[in-house]
Amino acid sequence: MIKYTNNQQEAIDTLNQNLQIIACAGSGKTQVISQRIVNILKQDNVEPKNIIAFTYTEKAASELKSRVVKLCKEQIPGLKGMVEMYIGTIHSWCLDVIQNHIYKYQKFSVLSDIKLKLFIDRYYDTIGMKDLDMNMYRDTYNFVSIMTVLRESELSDKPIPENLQIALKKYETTLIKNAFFDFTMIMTHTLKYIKQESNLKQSIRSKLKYLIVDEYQDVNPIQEEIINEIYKIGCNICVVGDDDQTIYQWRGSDLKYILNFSKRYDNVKSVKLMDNFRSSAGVVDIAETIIQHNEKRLNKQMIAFGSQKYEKGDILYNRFNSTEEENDYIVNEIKQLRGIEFSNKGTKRGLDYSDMVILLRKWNKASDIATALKKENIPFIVGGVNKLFDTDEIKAAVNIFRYLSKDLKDPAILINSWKNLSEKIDTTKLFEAVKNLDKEKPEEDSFYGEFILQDIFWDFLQQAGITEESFENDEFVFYNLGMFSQVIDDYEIINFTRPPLEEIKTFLEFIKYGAEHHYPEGWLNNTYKNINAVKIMTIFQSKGLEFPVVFIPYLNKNYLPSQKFGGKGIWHTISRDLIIDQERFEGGIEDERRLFYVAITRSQKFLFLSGAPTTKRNEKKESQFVLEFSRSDYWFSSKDHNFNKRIYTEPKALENTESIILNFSILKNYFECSYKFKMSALYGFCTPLSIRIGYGRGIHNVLMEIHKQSLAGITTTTKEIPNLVDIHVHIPYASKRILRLIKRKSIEVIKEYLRLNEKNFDSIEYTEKEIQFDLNENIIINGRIDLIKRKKLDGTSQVSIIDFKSTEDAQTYDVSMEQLSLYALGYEELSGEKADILELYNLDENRPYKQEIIDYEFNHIKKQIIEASRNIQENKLAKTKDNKQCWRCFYKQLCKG
DNA sequence: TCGCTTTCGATTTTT
DNA sequence: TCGAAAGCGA
Repeated sequence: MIKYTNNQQEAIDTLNQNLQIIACAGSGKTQVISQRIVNILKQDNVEPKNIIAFTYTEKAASELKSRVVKLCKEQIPGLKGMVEMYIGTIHSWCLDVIQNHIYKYQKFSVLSDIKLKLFIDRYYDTIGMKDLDMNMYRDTYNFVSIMTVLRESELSDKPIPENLQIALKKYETTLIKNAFFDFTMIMTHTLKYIKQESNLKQSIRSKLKYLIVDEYQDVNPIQEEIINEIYKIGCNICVVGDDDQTIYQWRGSDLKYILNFSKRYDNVKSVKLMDNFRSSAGVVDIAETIIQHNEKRLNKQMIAFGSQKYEKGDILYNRFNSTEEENDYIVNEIKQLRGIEFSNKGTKRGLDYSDMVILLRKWNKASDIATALKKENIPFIVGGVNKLFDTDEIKAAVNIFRYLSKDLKDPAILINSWKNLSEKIDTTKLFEAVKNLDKEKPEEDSFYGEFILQDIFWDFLQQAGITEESFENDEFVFYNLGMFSQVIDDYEIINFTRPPLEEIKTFLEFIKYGAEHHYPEGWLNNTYKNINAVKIMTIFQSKGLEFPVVFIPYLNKNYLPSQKFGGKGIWHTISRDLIIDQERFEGGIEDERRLFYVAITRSQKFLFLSGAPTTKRNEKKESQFVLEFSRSDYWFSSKDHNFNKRIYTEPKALENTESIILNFSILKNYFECSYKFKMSALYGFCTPLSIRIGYGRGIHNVLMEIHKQSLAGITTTTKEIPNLVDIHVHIPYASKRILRLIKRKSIEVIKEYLRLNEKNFDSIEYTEKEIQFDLNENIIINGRIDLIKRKKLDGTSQVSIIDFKSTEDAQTYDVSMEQLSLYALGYEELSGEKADILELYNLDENRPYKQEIIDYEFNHIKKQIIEASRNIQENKLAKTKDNKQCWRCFYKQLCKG
């Protein structure tokens, strides 16, 4: 059992009063929140579903979730229904509740930023950009920022210019017409329904009792409004944050919410957690010395608890003559530090590569240090360097489409660009693939449905005989081709219905002007595997993390603190005085200082600060922060400091204790074929879109509404079905004729379903129910059951789990019943009861396709899951042999297993 | 140190 | 394209 400090205990025990926790870096904040949640659950009349916790990122959410699950298992054994406690981001909560309560939003999907950009450019004429006199392609990101700022900020009472109002209106209408949300709309639309009397509001009122908001310092006005509405409906509120760690002001984070929380909420108890359990006294002192230069902050002081001992030489600052010298120094220190004994929470081990991080203010510094590390064979991981389009394989892939568009006329160039990638590529086959391309060249009057970029890409690879094995000497090539498949998918989701000639032309333009700096190299997305390597990341990404060894290099003026940037910004188009607290978007020295503070406080013990004049004209002078931390006595300069006096032992990387969260669809994919899983989930190959896409999901959503209404006591009549189909069946790429056919078919299927099943509707227990269970091995499985029925049979009741399936749905997959019995485990976790029957219901034939009695002796399915997650983590994903599924698997084109 | 001209470089990122 | 930093002359 962990011992808590008095302040921590006070926070944990304050359950029924509103609570503000000011938690400094390393104060054990996550542990405190988790324990407080467990204590809430220990009370009578509180169930997991009464609790809602917001985090800033999905990653933080899964950390908090697994911590809570772990503590609950220890302290409240037998507790059921954990899945019904919401822990996640505000965005995904909003999306979840709006889709589950306002049924028309079921068909909506959320546009990622690159897809949003594509969408805006595609509808440039009607989406409002023209009204603001902004240029297609060039100003798109600024347009997005303007739309975001105007909807997520507090507006002043200055009238909004008419063209802006028109733009805003057009922008949202165009998105809604196409069943898309942007990230802001998820929140604004949900907020609308929370404010008015709706079944969404009722559900919050009857369900939620405790609201917890983590990283409260980074909340923006629209998010605060949502939080406040939930609170007003009748929730206890607890906010946790640190004003010194606000670093997202350029996204609208507003410090004032945490600074005056107790003025805006009633009966607030404020607790400060000032003990830092993470870092040595030296690190804490440097951080404190820096942050005290900020004026806008709460009066407080972080105290080193002494979990780490400061030793002379742990913290160094050196200034070099050139960046090369500086990088060489970092490389050398990494080598020296590897193997130094490091003790933490009672365990001792030798430091290894993964204990070290190099923190950057800007990405443009990453490639230099990466080169230096590569030279000395030090393993490292970088994210965020978007150089996909510089690679030869992607240039070759783009050539396919340049050739099709007649932009590239000479087939020899195309062939050579592929041939040069690997000796293993067969030239004869390449010729065939190119010959086939000639047949695909679009004509003036061809129909969009005949010309699908993704199909062309797959066909080319298949005909040229390209598989992973073609690049055995360079495994990254195939990863990058997978990433290119995603580029095509992003583009085509938005531009599928363009006429072929136009589609290929704008695709090439997208690659040239839009996509270039947007896609990382594919192998960086291989996230399941935990590699022992030095990490290179931005300070922003390091938020919430900790490392025994932290490097903060390049401490120059105009780098950290960063210079303000010129160029055309959003304030050229909209007036500054439209927005309250506009200045915070521009950022200043205090924001940069907070960033530096966050960077320093990532360190547990070793902290290496350095700088050197660079070749850039404005990065030659030392950062002002050097002067600021120089008041601390805990550092000195020494370029050749050696660690001879330290104890060296065997380097041992920290074991990854993070739970992995897998969902049913990922697992189903894996069980079908582990190589298919690798191709889709890790390499990122996307299957081609089709004209009929959306049918399965549409039917599914109609049924969901019918079932939900039935649960609420409302009967759906046959007459209402056409209307329901109109609302839910969204087939974005279908022509009018095909759409009519699909809708007619849908109505038929659903009428028949209703006729056959209506009499059993009173036995529905749940519909679209989230489930979850964990296997005690740091693996959490989650998913969603379509329908659960409970029938009374001669005094006993029988529970069936039903999964809907449509053979016409292109996205469908075949799984064995045994694997579906995963659902039964989830149901048991949810309700504490065992389910009896498992049913696959075929919607096209309108009959149960398979039914089985659930066998609870399935230890072996548990074993399969554990094995699966191990293999996924270790990247052991081989092609399966003699797989019955192969003949129908789309991926076999690039597999040939 | 001021004021003008020239030169340089153009974040950060989650949902 | 444009703002800020550096350079320069007084």
